[in-house]
Amino acid sequence: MTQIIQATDTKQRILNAAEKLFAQHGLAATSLRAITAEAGVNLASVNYHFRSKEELIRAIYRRRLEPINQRRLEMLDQAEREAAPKPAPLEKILDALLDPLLEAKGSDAGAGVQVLLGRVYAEPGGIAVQMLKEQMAEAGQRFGAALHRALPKLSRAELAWRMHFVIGALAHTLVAGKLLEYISGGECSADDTEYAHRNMIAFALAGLNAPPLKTTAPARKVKS
Amino acid sequence: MTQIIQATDTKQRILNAAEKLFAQHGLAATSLRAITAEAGVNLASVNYHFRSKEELIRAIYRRRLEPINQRRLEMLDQAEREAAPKPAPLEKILDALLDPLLEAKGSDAGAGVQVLLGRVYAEPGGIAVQMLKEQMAEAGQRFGAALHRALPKLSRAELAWRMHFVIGALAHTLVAGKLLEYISGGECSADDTEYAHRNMIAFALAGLNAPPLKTTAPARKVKS
DNA sequence: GTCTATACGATGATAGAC
DNA sequence: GTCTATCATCGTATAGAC
Repeated sequence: MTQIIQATDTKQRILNAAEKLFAQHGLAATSLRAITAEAGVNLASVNYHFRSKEELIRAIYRRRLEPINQRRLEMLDQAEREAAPKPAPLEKILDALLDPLLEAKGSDAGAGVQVLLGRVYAEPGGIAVQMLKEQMAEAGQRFGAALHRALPKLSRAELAWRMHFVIGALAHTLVAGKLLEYISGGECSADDTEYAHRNMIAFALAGLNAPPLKTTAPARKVKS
Repeated sequence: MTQIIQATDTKQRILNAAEKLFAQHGLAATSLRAITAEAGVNLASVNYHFRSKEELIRAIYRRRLEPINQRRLEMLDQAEREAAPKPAPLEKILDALLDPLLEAKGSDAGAGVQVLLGRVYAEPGGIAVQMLKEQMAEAGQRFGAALHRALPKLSRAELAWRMHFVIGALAHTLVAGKLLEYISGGECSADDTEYAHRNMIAFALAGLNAPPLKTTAPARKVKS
């Protein structure tokens, strides 16, 4: 009995210590020795419970990403149920897409997700991209379909681009909030979740609602 | 005379080899030994010409970022000159902000910038953020002022947020284009520069032009 | 001034005893 | 399951050749 408690305890202690140190100092700058020291466990236990540092990182954000995506789908479900048989309103869809991540920001969960996103950007063909795809597979499908119903005038290609931009704005806010503080001369903070949320919804709503592109063929010269 | 040619040659060979390998395998996965082997130079020459791997990375994107930001400011200057004494039109400002980076994508310069952006995301308080700030200091001021003139109804805070979102959409496109391909089911490619540009301008234009938020003070309860 | 050969401490990973 | 011991490889520093 006590063995099991000990075992899972060690695993959790490693996860918590690693998540904390990764968020503080970055991935490369955090050694397994620092993690195991912080967790009060042996160095080799990391390679026993996880296979490698790489897999440890995966485990960290799998733990954080799953409940976030679950919450997203719940909110989307509810929005579609309330609006049925009409399509869910755009703003509710955006709430479902953005809120769970924005709320996680600042918490331990947010730190874990931030590490993942950074990894996606830092290592082009890396495993982090593949991992994000796996985690986002179901959510991507569902949100794409919901947005297509809400914005039937947009082609699938244009809709995909706009979703991509919204996700980019979200990711950038989660991960590079410091740049916002700098741009605004210290006036704005990405930690102001309430204000961030309102600005982001307003921006994304307008961007998604923009009129479709005039020409699919690259005809120019059309001015006003 | 020939000495100088030799010297700069070694330095350039290191920069080119490093940029190529970093873009292919990421920062952490690329060793200095791999770089010097690729460049055909001695290991220690990296520490002679640059002080460290960190400084080498800085040099890589300093080489790429400076001409890009210079081009941005030139385009902004021209837009303001053409429109004077009226404020430069929003679309021209966006062109100046987005085009130089979008055009660089896919080229060697784009690869260098991608590495930098990834670094910003990957290491929270890291030096890459500081470096980006330095590089963006002048451009940030100039574009902020131009946008403020073009969108006088927005408060500085709201404008800062929206600039932040535009930059996020741009950064995400540059660096995580693979996710766009995935989202769209392979229909869209971030390498389609022309289409990317048009979609992005349309999205950003609408987002920036969105009506200002109703309340500046966090007064709640106001619904419709 | 440029470049090279070589060595040092720290890291991620692994094998085998307990 | 956990630990100690050990390994190859990493970034960096230095001493000296051209």
